[in-house]
Amino acid sequence: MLKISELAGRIGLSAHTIRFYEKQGLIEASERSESGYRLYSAADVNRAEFVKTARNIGFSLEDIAQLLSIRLDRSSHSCQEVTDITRNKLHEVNRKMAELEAMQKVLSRLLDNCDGGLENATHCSILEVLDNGGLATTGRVN
Amino acid sequence: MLKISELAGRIGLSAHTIRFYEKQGLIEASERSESGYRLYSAADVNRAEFVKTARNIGFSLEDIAQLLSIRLDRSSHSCQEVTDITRNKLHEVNRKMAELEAMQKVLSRLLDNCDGGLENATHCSILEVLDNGGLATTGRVN
DNA sequence: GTTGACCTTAGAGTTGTCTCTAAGCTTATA
DNA sequence: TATAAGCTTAGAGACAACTCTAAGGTCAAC
Repeated sequence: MLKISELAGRIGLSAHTIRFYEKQGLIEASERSESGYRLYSAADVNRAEFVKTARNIGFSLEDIAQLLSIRLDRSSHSCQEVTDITRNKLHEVNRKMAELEAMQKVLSRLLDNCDGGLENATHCSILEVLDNGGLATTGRVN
Repeated sequence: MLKISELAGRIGLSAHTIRFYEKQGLIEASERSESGYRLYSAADVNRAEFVKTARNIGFSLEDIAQLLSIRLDRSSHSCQEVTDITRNKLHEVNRKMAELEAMQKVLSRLLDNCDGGLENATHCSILEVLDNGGLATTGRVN
């Protein structure tokens, strides 16, 4: 049985975070010592590692809670429930990527059109674009 | 002179948000009516539109505060200050994109390896990957 | 003159994921 | 036996960018 900081070191989370995950219902210590210290069994460690892995992949704590409840009783859940969670996450990631890509394009074009020199910003093309409501057909200005 | 909800309608923000931006020092009403209502001049509207445009592009409120202070006195700031802010933002976007791309790859591979059928999750390959610490050389399992 | 839409303020709540603090008990080491 | 490291709890704080509430004043229309 591991104490909390041993578990923390093992899986690469802080003891604080583990207590926080416990409060969120993700991780549990199956025993307590006489003095009240959390004691983690091998199964607890596996569960915590599952959480860490899922977190690394990018699942939210809420997703992970769902995955854990499926994991806890695999036979009464379908494989589809797991793929649904995964697919939703993928869609979310795709959506965010599209947003970021749009930002990337605009920022790159702003930089392309501005030389960024040390002269003063009186004619800075980026400020002009911002003043004019966004990118249209702005030529090189400064 | 526009009242707050007129400005709000004009630029597509809520009156709440405009008051919030004011508290953050981004937007100001250059006058008040006798009864204390905010009144926005054409210059105020331009400034608010600048904020909205920058926000749409993805700049943080803090970035925008900097851009505004440059805009307010262009001649004592260099064009480079503007491109620095823009470049930093672009780097941040690139970093986040890379993170999301990694997540995207993992999630896609998880889905590729799992048929997601209605049978129970006893042998769900996604759960297995999560149990085994992540993607390694997992073959098709379920 | 009353209804209803709009305005004011200060301040609290939301979301997600931690991160830290205070005050006090326990355990290991020298 | 003294000290330091580690553990406990409840609860506050951090971050970004809103979002909403309460309690009340103002204004235009019918």
